[in-house]
Amino acid sequence: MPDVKHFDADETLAAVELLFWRQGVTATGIQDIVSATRLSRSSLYNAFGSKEELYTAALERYLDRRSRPMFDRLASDDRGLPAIADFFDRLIRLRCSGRHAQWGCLISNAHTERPADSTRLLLDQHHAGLRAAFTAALEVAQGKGELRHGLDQAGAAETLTLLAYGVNLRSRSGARPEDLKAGIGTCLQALAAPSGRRKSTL
Amino acid sequence: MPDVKHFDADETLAAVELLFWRQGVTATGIQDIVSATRLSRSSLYNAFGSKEELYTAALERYLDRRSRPMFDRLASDDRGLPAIADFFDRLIRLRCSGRHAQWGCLISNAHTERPADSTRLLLDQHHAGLRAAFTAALEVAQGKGELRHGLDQAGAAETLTLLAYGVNLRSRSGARPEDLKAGIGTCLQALAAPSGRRKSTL
DNA sequence: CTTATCTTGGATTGGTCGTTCCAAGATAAG
DNA sequence: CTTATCTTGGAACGACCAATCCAAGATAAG
Repeated sequence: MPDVKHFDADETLAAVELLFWRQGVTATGIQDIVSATRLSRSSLYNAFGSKEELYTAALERYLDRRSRPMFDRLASDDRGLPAIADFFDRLIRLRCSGRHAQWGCLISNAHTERPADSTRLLLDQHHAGLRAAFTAALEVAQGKGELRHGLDQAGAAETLTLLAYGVNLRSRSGARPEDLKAGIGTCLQALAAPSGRRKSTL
Repeated sequence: MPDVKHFDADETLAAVELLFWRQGVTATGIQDIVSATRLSRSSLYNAFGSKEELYTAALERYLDRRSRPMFDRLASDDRGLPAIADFFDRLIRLRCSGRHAQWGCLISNAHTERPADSTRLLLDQHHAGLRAAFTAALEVAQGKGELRHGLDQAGAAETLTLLAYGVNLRSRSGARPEDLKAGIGTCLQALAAPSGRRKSTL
């Protein structure tokens, strides 16, 4: 008896995700969403509830479809330090060029836009996921003897995580990718064992 | 002939600065400002122009009265690496406890809230100022032989700057100060010369 | 005191916000 | 085809937005 939905919910959510990512929550009105998705307000509210729910849904989608794949790739990359360097290379390229240049990271942006809300869980999930991926990569690097003697791995994972957030933040305001790369590169060199016979190209 | 102002402009700006800092620009309405300053809309617009000008004025005030003193203290601290460690200690304490706990940094927050606007100059000034302070401190540390052999100082300054932004961002969402301290401490240890005879307490 | 000029408070502007409501259209089981 | 139930579009809601306007109050030079 009932009618079926006349649109693809995930396709809609993808469009909404882009809006929130680029413009932020508060700067994005329902009218913007209506225009971008070509849906009516009724369908929107019927399918997703309130704007706040729409926002958290977009955050979840971003975490699942954008962040998590990056984390997984890093965590399962068995190259050690080069894997970490590669992660940052991709990150910086993603943040400074292409379709999403200077958009920052939707989750990082949420830190500023939605403090102490229901989004906190998502933000902590993001942080924990990224940190875990770094931890895994550092573990591999440790096994290969690439790390500086006596390095605190947990601390190093936190360091790299903070650096990633720094990249996300600064890139949104048009930081030069060379500067970001220099900052990352120097830190990775510092974490690495004194370059005896290893290649200096991290 | 003319009448004089019946209120202290800087005192007003200080109150506005706090509002924007805690709540963000978009979440702060003119009504909030009227209530907090106990001024009328007329006086406000007459003295500062638009909300946007009020915001940039608040940013400038923050940069002058909050950020710059921290930068100057760091730049003129001749202790080397301990000066840098002390800077981060103060920063983390400021961000995680006291009256402004979990407010983040007004300038860092502006990265997310106002992209590609007239604020860009302010944001770049902030970045340059912080980076210059780190550079000065690293120079001293270098002179004392505290730094790892062959360390790129410019790169290290950028690293530390990115870390500071990471602290600012994560602290706004309630990051644990111990985690932040661990991340910073490990990085500073990595930048330091292999601890031969030096104290391990950075 | 007069008077020109500024400041101040409060009402008000047009616009946009997120959300709700309702009638019309679409759907598929019976 | 009938009919119950969903979806859809568009109008409408009150609340709030930034900003303006104007009359009343304050000020200080002449």
